[in-house]
Amino acid sequence: MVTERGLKVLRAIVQDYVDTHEPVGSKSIVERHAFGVSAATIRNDMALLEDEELIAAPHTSSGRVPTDKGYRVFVDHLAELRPLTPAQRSAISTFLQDPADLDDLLSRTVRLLTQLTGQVALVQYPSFASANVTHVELVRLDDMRMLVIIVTDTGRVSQRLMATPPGVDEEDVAVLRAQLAALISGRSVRSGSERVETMRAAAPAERSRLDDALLTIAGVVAEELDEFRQDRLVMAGAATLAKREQDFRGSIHPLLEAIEEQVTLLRLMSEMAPDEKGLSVSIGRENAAFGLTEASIVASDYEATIGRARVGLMGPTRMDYPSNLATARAVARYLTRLLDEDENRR
Amino acid sequence: MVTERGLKVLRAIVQDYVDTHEPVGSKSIVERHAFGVSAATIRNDMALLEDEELIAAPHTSSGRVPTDKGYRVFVDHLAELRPLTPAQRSAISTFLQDPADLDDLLSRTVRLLTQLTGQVALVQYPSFASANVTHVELVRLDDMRMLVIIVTDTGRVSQRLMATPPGVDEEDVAVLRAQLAALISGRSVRSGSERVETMRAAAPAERSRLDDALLTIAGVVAEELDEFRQDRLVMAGAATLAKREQDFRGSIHPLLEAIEEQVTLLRLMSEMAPDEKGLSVSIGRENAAFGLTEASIVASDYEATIGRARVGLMGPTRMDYPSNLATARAVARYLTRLLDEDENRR
DNA sequence: ATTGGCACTCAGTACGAACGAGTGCCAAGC
DNA sequence: GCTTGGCACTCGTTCGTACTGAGTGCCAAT
Repeated sequence: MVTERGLKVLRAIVQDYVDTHEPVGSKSIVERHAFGVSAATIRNDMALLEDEELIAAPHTSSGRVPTDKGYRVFVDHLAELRPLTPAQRSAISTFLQDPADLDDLLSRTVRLLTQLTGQVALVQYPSFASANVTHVELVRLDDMRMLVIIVTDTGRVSQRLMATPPGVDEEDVAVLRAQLAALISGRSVRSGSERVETMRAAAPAERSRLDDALLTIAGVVAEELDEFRQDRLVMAGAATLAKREQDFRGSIHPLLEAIEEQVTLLRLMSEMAPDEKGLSVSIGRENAAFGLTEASIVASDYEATIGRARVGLMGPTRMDYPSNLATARAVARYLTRLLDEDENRR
Repeated sequence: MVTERGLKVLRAIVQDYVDTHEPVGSKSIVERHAFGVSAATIRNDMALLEDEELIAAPHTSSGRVPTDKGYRVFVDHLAELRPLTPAQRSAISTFLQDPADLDDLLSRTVRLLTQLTGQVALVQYPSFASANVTHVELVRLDDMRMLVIIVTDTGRVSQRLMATPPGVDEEDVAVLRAQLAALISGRSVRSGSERVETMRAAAPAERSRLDDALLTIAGVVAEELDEFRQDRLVMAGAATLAKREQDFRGSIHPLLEAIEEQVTLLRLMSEMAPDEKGLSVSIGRENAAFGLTEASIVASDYEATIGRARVGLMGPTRMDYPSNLATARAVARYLTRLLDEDENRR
């Protein structure tokens, strides 16, 4: 059974280890923290913590290092968010001032985060699933190629190049455009996608040339709408990893892989379970399913009118959770506020 | 004065060093290469090469390592491209089969290159400056925001969100759209951009409300057209660097920085001077102006109908130039052919 | 010009001793 | 019954020394 003081010892160990990057011993704990007991007592507590697998010794008779489980207990029960300095707060508001659009805002956010924390920063786009399609445009480039453009009320535009269905001329395009508009204009991305599928399923076996073209185009539109529903991620700070390769048992390769893969990190970010304050933390081996065992990710939810998403920080298991969490949360809150204001201004 | 044989010795040193990653000595040279002379003779040649600063000794009595200057002589005079294996050739054609569009093609190319060579791959987009504007579209999202969309005959689409000029309604938009189309439709990106500037310069001081709106929008259009003229870069393979950090004097940080910065690499790629075969190589300290001193870049030009651009590979100074150059060239040629066919098919 | 011989240099390795941070345990103390 | 000082023990780290071997530079002979 770990005592009250035992947990305080765990906290001290985590803090000191993150600080010094060296295994921490009983003596250095009594020196750096005012426990009011002797080193021998701390040693007894540490023996218990070791029984519970909250800390471990790299080798017989050296200091102790928190285990993943130890970090978990630390973030869940022992850590308090470290308040941001005024300088940091003002950096946030300065840096995120007057964004041109969502892309601009999020790309600034990710750079801000990596700059504030020195970690790899991850910013998830809000899902566009509930955005509404305001325009669908069909542009015939030449005999071979045409372009489908979809615009949502959130200002996101996407285009897709496709082969012009045989024999479709400018007049046909106008007709097709109108049909498409009738089908999905004003609908949400989600329901638009469903309507397209329904229409395609209900298509008669006997079809006119134009119907055929419409079906082909609708297929492309459906794919594109589905793409809207997919999440996206922006990242920054990969270069900071190079300075701290020894933090990752010598190889930052898995991290760089994950960063290049994007999809993995996106899934990881999406699947983290937030606490009641919208914060989530995934530590070390908890990420093993995603190919990461030496890295932790902290994330904080933010809310945009079109949906919620996350900002996150990825770093070594031995990261400064209190301040990284605090920074992620502060930035996420600021984002929420900005996006909200933006909504009200319209 | 370096003799004929001296140069062959240099070649042997470069090859062996790239191979073994260890300083190469006179004895190992006579073992691995059929020079028909004794180690002492090679030593004399090596002394001359050292006088010319083509090779250097890491410490007093150890083997020699090529200097940047040595590599330069090697690639300029001593290296022959290493022909690709049939497997590599077939990998290229399989991997680049039936691309959906330019984005798809280039993103596959960059992955192919990194996979073939194990280096960081860089692919430059062809410049869109001479592409022609086929459509310009104006979409009013709501009272606050409107969207400008520009499409070129190369299939590139770009959009830009802007504030709706005060008091502009749907009908106005139709008028403005027609005016814009008259201004730049059918023009090349370059000349379109110029016409917009001329029009803005010639605007009368006394303007109608609609003229005013047109000017504002034209400003955005000009910016966007200028963006078309900017080069872009796609990259892959950053993760491979982690495996070879010792190749870069211990720190891959500058490389990761450059990769994240994009602009630096873009400038570097653009400024390299190609030889008559369209190949260019920049070695070690030759890249110092771009913050890289331990890395080399090899590149090969490719031609798209809309312009020429480059594919490149970035790796340690001690890279396998003959095979990297050969791979870059093969891929560039294949790319040129694909883009050419594509053009003819239209 | 080439070669064999030879002294010399110097990184790398192996070995052992001394060091010291830290533990685990125990008997005494509050 | 927790806490504490004491103490033996462990084990990684550091340091000095000696040895090894790859490789050079130079010279006299061919």
